[in-house]
Amino acid sequence: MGDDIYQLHAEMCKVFSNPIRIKLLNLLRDGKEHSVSELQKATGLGQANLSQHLGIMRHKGAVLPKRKGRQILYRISDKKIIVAFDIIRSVLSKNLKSRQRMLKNEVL
Amino acid sequence: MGDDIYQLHAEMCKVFSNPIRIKLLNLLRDGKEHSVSELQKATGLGQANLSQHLGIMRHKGAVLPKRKGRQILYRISDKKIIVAFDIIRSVLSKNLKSRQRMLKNEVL
DNA sequence: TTAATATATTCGAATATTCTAATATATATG
DNA sequence: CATATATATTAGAATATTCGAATATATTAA
Repeated sequence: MGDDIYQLHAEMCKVFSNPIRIKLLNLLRDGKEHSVSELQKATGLGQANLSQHLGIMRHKGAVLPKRKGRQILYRISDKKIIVAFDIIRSVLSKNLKSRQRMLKNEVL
Repeated sequence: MGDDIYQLHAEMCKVFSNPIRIKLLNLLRDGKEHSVSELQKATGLGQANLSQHLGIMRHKGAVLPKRKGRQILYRISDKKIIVAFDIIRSVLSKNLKSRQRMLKNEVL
């Protein structure tokens, strides 16, 4: 079957399925370029681990690298990524609120 | 740190990070109710496996179940989920196209 | 109540993801 | 060229996800 597109779609979404990468996208959401060392300071991650997460996002095409001297600057490849990011966040927060309401009602 | 929100956001996105669940969301995208057995026919999945994937989506609040006799009907909990779904798909397809162009240019 | 049907849950093996430590590469500086 | 700096890659252990088989639960029909 033509299930390749489901696989590809899922692979792209894996970029968003890890809290460190969510945090990185949040740092990159201004659309500007940020160096790896800057991101390292902001996240407190180990060098290798940060580089691996950036690599995952880069391989999936979610971020774009650009060399500047010995630094590599990263930016988000497409602003739509942030739009989707924010929509999921809003679904999440709506869910959390309705769960809190349910909890309250069960206790009463 | 207030990193809980990154964890929650990532957990919600995990719903989208598996090709079977992407396929299921695609079947549910009409917003209507679909029984488990209907989804089973449409996907060809084993009963347990399908139920597990529906359980993952249900626990995260991405789909809502409703009993009707001995069937359980599922529907998407929030239309925004499909909006985000489609945005990611469009980012993906843009990426694929630009990669194909790059491949072509390297060969020439 | 017993049997049949529809769905969910549990268990354990197979596979995938993540992390840390070590090593490699590319650029700049003396 | 030799050294320092910034980033990337590799290897392997720890953890998480996925699947199929078996079992459990809820509803309906006989």
